[in-house]
Amino acid sequence: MQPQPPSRISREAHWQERWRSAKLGEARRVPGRRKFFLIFAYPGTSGFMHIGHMRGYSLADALVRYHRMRGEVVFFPGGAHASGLPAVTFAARVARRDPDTMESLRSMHLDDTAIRDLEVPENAARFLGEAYWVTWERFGMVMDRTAYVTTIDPDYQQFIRWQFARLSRLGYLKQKSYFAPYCPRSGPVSVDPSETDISQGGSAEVVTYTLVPFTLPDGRRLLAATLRPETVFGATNLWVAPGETLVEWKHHGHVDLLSPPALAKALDQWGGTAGEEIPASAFLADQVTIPWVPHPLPILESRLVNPDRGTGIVMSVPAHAPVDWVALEGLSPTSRGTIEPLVRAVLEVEGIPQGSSEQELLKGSGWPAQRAARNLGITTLEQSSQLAEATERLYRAELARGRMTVGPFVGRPVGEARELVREILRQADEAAEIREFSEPVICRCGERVVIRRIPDQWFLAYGDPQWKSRVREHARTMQFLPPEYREELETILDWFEDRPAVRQGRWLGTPFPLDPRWIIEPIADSTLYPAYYVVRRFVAQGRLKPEQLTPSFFDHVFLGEGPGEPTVPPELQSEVRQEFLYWYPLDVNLGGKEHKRVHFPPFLYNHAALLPPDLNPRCIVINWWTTSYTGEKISKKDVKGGAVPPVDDALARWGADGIRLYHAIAGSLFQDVEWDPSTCSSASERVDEVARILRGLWGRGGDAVAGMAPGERHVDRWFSTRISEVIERATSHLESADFRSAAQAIYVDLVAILRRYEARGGAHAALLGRLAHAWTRMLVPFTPHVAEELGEGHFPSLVSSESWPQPGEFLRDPGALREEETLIALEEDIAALLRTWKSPPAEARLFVASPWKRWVEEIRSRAPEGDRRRGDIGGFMREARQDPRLTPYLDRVARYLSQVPAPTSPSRAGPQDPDTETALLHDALPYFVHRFGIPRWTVLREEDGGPYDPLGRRTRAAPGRPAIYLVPGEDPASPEAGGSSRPRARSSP
RNA sequence: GCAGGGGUAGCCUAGCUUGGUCAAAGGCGCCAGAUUCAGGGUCUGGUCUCGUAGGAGUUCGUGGGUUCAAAUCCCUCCCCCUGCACCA
Repeated sequence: MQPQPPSRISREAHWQERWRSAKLGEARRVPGRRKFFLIFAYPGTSGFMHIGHMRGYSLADALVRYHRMRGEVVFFPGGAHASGLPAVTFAARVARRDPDTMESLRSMHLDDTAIRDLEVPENAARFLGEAYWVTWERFGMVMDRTAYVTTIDPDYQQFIRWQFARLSRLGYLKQKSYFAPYCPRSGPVSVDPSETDISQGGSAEVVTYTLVPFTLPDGRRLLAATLRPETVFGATNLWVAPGETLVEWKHHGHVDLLSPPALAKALDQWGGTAGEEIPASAFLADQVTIPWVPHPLPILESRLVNPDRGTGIVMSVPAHAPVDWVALEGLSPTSRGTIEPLVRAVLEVEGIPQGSSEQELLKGSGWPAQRAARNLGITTLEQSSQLAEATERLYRAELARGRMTVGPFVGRPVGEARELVREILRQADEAAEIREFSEPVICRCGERVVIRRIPDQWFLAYGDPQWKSRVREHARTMQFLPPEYREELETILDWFEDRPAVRQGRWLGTPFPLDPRWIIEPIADSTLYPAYYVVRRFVAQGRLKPEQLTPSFFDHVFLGEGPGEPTVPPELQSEVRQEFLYWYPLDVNLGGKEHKRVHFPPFLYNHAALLPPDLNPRCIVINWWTTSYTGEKISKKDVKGGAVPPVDDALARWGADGIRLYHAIAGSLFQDVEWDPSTCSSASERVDEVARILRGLWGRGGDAVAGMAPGERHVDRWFSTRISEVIERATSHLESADFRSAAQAIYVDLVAILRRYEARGGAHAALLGRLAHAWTRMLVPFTPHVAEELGEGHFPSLVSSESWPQPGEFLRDPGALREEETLIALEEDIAALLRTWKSPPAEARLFVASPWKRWVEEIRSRAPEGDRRRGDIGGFMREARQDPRLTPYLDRVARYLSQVPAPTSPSRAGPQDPDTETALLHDALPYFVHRFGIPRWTVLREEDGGPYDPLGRRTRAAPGRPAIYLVPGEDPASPEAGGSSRPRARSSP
């Protein structure tokens, strides 16, 4: 095999260049024409792309290409989301010459100076954005380069300033306190798995403890920290660590006691001052009280208490906390004797399913915690992992199925009671909670990161009921793919709350217009941006300067408010306005499933808040991921580890077309697909195969455009009908973003149909030519390069700008379809028979059913579906007796009805009369000879075939389903001629 | 826990909204045949079990139910994946 002279990559690059020079991607407003405006959620600038990313992108391109061919005017812009930490992280990797990053950069032929540039986050972001664009183009995407923007471009930031000023004016920004990670030395930090700011603890979570105050006789309070404040009603005592020191925390008019590490947290989060340090043992003789518990509580020591966790003071609820129960059992008999009578359960769990793990956990008698500990075999505090498990499982069961049995919230579910208790505590004292990390978090500078309260944090008021209901109202008018997202969005909105809009620290983004010390948070600056793509084109053309994009400019352009910006010529300003009104509303926003909760809701909120309802988006399409075999989203690791090839290798091996088709065909868009190189290979081969077939079709005088003349063979009419159906199906699947089915129709079904047509001896040149013409065009959405290659010379210009085929371009004949179906069914029957034959038969005889059987089927087809299938023989016989035509056959009718089931649907009934059926079979005989290797075929009428049918098979004949008699090879027992009636039969050659 | 999705033949995946044409599409793998010196590629057929007559039996996570009829509708349980927030 010689390598193809120009490589796949260079052939594809050729067409990419042609599309560029033809400005195919450039949005051009055509008043009066329908438009299609699609964006995908632009990627964050975190690193290089791999083929997994291309799934959503290339399918977006397929959708856009389809709409372009439908004659719609298309706007398909793209950009890069440079805000936030990713570019900072990338730049940091460059700065420390991270080997993987360096390898990628070197493979792009960057010299040292260029690499040094990338140590600046802004440069890194722009560089990566450009790299994304190049990748998109290499995958055959045709987008509007003149609208390309990154979120750190000055003009984009002008737009964001306007957006936030406007939100503020509308009252959708508000200030309240917020708890954020903070390094005492370096300032605000971000705790996330990429560990950009921190050196340890990226996966730490924030744990919120409720502080339950227990009052000492002198009025000071011991603050117990708990995750389950609703169990306070069952508290029996407090625990402190042996030898622990407590320290006074003076705040809000209280003097409270907690451990020194807890004091630090308390001061960070709530302020106040530190007081005296006192050994915890000093309180062991005291008792504390709390209104919710009807008796005073003693203070005891236990090793279970860790002074670093919570407040270093624990409220003991032996009935519901396995740890407390075990600690109680380990007490001295005296202490135990005072505590045990105080133990009580405060909730009960109901409706435990049979055989569940909950039932297993709680079987037996005693307090719930006692049972959990016993069932897991726990006797001492040393069994810490079992204790943790018991605790987790019990807590989960009680939260899920528990109801309060004690206290003011009797009958309430545990979760509700918990919130109510918290709320009461908050009412009494603002500082009713304390937050800490689930594991230590260490800043890059080495300092331990704490949680600090920011009293004046700006929020986007997504919890605002009116705003939320506007979003809901609009969402009802939208289309969602998959449709389930509509319902999911409802529940997401239920808990969607105010969200921090800005933050401080070293990240990229737009300074907050109301207070430039803050930077707008990355999710917040990427919500209304499709609107900005429209304006960006004017900036890119040099017709608008960033500094002209003032709030009054945007007020005018987006909202038609006010005279606009004085430094912009009024004609230009109104042109921008018209352009905006032409493209808006957005038709499709396509994004990965990770955006369901993060991007799409704010996207809808901001549109709802800032634009009139008729300019709100119309459709959201969500694509799932390509995962690696581990089930994870493909990551750099997979590329590095060889599980997924780098983009260059992939393009060389499979071609952009092959990979695009793979993405379409490997699985539904709405499901994760495991990356599988062999499936990708087969997709790529499928592209080659279709190309080979189409070259052949074009070569056979494919440009002939003659219509179908009447009187063609029925296979021709069948073929034409099937092509028409494929076009129809592909079209409707593309409309509903069912790319898999569309691709299957175009690349699989059509091939199979053509194969059958050719096997059946079909060779209608004009029809094949028209197929070539239509099929080539249908290749554009998924495999645009090969479409162009095949269409070159056959279309006036680019195939990409041709129109999408119409089903009406191909004559349809349902009768021909039905007839061919009967042949296919017959083939299946014969194949089933042959499976049991050891040596091939010498001859096959086919018996076409007698006319009266067609009349019987008429009766059956009138019956309701259920009766027809079940075979209401008595009823059918009654009707048959009414039909004079059937009178001579009544005895055989009964046998037929019981022996031969009705066709499963009327459309399967086959040709309407025996002559047509006979002709049909004759037409297929050459094909059958070839297909089955049986040399001799005979078609007979049921009523004529007696002597030819020693086994009496012919009574099984039904309309559209000839009876079959196979003549054994060795024994030519067939009576050659000589029957009483001369059969109207003919042998095949 | 809450929310969403899912469990289909050796594997990956369609079908499930609108029950019957479903022993269940397509792909991969495997088997046989054709082409070929051979391999690869391509093409054809096969690939749950039994069966020399188009048939029968048993299948679509588990167990029930509805129905003349269930992969498809209802209920139960088991298991898996994802998200739960400032992280793009």
